[in-house]
Amino acid sequence: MEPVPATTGTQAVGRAARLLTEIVNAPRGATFSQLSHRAGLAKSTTSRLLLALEQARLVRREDGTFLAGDLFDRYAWRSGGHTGLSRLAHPLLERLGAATGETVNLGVPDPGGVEQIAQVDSSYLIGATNWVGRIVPLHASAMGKVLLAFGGAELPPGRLGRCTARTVTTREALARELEDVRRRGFAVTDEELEVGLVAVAAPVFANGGSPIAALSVSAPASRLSARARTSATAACVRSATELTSLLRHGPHEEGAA
Amino acid sequence: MEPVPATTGTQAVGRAARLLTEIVNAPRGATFSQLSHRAGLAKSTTSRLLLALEQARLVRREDGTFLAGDLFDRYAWRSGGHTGLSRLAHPLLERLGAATGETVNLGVPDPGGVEQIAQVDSSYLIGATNWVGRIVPLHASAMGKVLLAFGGAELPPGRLGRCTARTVTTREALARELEDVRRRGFAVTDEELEVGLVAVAAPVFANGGSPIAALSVSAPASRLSARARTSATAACVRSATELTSLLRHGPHEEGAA
DNA sequence: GCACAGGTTCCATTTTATGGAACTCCTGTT
DNA sequence: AACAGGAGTTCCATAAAATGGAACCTGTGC
Repeated sequence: MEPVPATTGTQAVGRAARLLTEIVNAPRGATFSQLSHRAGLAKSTTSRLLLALEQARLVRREDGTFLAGDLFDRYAWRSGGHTGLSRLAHPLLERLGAATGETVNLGVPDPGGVEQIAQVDSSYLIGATNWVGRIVPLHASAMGKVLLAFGGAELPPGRLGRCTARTVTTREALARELEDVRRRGFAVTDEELEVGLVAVAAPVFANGGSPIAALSVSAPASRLSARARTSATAACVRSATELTSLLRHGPHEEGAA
Repeated sequence: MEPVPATTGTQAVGRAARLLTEIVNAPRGATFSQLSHRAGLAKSTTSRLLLALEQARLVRREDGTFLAGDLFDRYAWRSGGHTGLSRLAHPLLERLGAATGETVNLGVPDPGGVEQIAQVDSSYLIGATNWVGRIVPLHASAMGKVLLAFGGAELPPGRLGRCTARTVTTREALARELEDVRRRGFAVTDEELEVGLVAVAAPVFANGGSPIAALSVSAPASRLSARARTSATAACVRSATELTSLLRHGPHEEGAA
């Protein structure tokens, strides 16, 4: 069936790739038995390979059917959707900006940090400059923490650079904080990235378990009272949730007419 | 480093997945040495695994750097981009429709056939009904042939169903025709799907070597003189090329201001 | 309560992946 | 022009990882 008997020494990988392809190409996923049968593999082998793919997040299992995993979603919303994502999110960011009056950013994971892909400026004179295109460190930004906490990014090995006196620079302290982030559903940085800058961020999911982007509201520390921070946080989380459901179910316009 | 030593019996798959993840997550690709180093694998192993991934089209090699393969693009433009793709393509389809006066369709591969995801209707009273959502057979449609020819779809095993007297129903004849399609860059169906219906189609590429979609112009045979068919074909190919470059380089609007 | 389909785990077997070294192909250097 | 060096591929004996059959779960329908 395969004209090329594949390079020798990679049988398992070839088989796994076959399964993966089958899964991704099936618009609504594939079941264990279909896969096992189509690939002509023993149940045990299929099971093992799928498990491996699942652990690698290349595949996601949703009550019995296998679907493309996080990695695909991330790629989708980064490449094809880069523009797509920011475009889709734009009205939402605007609304969040209007509601809080502060700077709103949307960022996606990038090895090295969080890349800012969209921004709505603060309505005050004092606010953030344009950050679109910039890459901010994972451990010192609210966005980065949120992505780390929910598995949307991985901390590269090496020292955690100090940005300000408050930057978290030990992996232990960071791990503890990420635990909190997971529990609360959002992250905060309080003058950890830049003196005088505070920010909150919440995760945006596409389909799978790990976020493809983060949404943040940032402001000068001087302007954010505890009260204002609370409301900005709530608004940010709400908007992120909205964006998530927008990505999941699509914009509710243009029917198939 | 890995808390879970992975399920036993899948070392190679795990390693390959690691490489793949590394590649996909790097926005501008990764080099052999980076990969080999980051994954901590011997050169030989890295080489073999990457070759396997490449053959599986999970990865694409472009002068020295490895990028996400076709499978990712297809997923991207199907899921996130489903709407994105048709939206992006819309003005182009309109233009093609206006230029030819005939029905224009955009379709993506689906196991089982080509799914129609967008349509611009003919300006004549006699024309195609709405096909959006329909799935047409690969071997009997111009779109299907184009996808098959360039590797954007794979013919499922089994008999090739006959739709009309002219349907190509042997794999040999089809293979010969696909050879032509590859050479010319477009495909034609002449009353092979439905009596009285002729269509031409051209491939749309995202990044890699195989198409993610096909663009077609179809019309009643009675209306398409040889001359009209030629010009419709040229227009279709031109539009498909345009769409390809749109996908590659993005819409040239909204700079990073 | 039983039988069965759909999956997972176990384990002895052997096929398949492994990595060091040798080799090839380029590119830049003196 | 010859050469050093980096980047990647191929070879091969070895060792280890993948394999599949059977046993074993687990939830469902009858």
